[in-house]
Amino acid sequence: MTVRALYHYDEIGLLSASERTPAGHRRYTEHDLRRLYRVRALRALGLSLEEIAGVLDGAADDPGSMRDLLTAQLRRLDEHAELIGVLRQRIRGLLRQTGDSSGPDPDRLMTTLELMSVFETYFTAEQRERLAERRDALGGEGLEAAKREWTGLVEEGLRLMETGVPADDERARDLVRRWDALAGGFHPDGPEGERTRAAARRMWRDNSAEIGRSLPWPAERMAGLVAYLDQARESG
Amino acid sequence: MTVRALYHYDEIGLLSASERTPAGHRRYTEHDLRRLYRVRALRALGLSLEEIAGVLDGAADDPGSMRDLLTAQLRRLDEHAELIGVLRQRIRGLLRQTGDSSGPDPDRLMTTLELMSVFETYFTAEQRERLAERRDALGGEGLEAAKREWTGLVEEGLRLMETGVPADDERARDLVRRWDALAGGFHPDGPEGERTRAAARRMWRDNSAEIGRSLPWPAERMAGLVAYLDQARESG
DNA sequence: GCTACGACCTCTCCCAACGGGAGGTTCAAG
DNA sequence: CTTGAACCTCCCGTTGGGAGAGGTCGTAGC
Repeated sequence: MTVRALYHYDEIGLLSASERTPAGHRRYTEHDLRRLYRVRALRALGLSLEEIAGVLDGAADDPGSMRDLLTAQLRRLDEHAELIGVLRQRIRGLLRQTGDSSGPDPDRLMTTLELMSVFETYFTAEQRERLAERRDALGGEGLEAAKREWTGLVEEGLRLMETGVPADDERARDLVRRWDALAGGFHPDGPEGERTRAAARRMWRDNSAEIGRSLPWPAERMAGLVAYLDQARESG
Repeated sequence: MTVRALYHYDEIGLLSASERTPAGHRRYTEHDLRRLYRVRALRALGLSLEEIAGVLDGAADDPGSMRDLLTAQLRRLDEHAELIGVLRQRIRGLLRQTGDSSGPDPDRLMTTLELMSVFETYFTAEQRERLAERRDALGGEGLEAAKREWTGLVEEGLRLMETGVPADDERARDLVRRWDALAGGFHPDGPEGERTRAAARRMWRDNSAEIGRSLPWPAERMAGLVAYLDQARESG
């Protein structure tokens, strides 16, 4: 304990010395000391000074308030621990992405960071959770297969678009169908799935440059492809 | 994101709009936006704005700084998680103490809180850890047995003291030996054990009233007993 | 009795990351 | 032209104290 903390407790009315010497020096009585012990113990449990004041001053009125406060604190700590777990997972994922063998690749890391933020802008927390569930359900090799299939679709789409095939051509519309079917594996079922699909399309439309940066094709070509596919989808 | 956060980032120089309209309104360019995405993503990992500014502005100089920062953050999160685990254990222990069947017993809880603080005043963190290890090693029934034995010693000591047996009497000195032997089971071996023993004696001497409150005997009798045993120990 | 030095007092500013509001300007739509 | 929303700057508030200025008190040694 520092003397400054005692002054602070005095200021906020949590604990004041009940006596003063004529010169104004604080005299902490036995009673004050016992209160200080309780304050310190409760602080050591992570409670705020306000909560401590509440439970120490109101404990006489409500003998159960202490238990309530402690159970509430336990819940808070649980939530906090869960949050920390999530953050740890995220950071480990990021470190894995660059750490293995590819050497230090800060660009890739930066791009991933940007995408994280974009992702969080367009999907709600629950939607992101559902998407993560589906992705995990696909498994590692399923994910790889989907990636390869999607790469093929992108190449095919770029060929169609850049050879002048109009967006309402049957070939383009068929490509969109296969594209959406592949994407469907990542979205949940039912109306919620439709909402995440719509959010994903908005994200692509608004940020194809951002997203394209993380892909092997130039951003402008991807942006063009997205617009082309949107046209094809609407024409169907 | 609130606009207020953007103003804040501008104030601290983390992210300012690179253009302004003639009227003074901020215009965030594409480039600014990308920086904002990175800031938000890093914030979502629990990094401080200062750290983010450092890594974003210095990343060109040192491509590994990002990895270093993330691993450091991972370590911090680990420590934090461990701390939360400790706090949870403590709170669960406190709730167990009053929750089982004895009904709401806020007095007992308060006394325990005071003792926690006293305990932390006299023992260092490492010492408390060693003591907890020894206590756990004793096991539940071992602890109960020690408690019963110690209750007997207290009763015997109170009898001796209150029937006027002088502290340098052999019976008192023998009691002290058994008392210290019993306490020895809780202290570590070697010189460190001697230090915790000394700390425990100081704690008893200074706070017998506090500690006595948690025991079935009146605090004054316990205080007297402690003084009596100290005399007997010194006379040996 | 004097003096030195430590301990104490009040008062003020500082930290992180914004939130909220006052009071004034600007923008875009009707 | 008006109106309402959005934007601007400036300032105070939050938590739990830390740091320091500038002054007073108390006690120990000489």
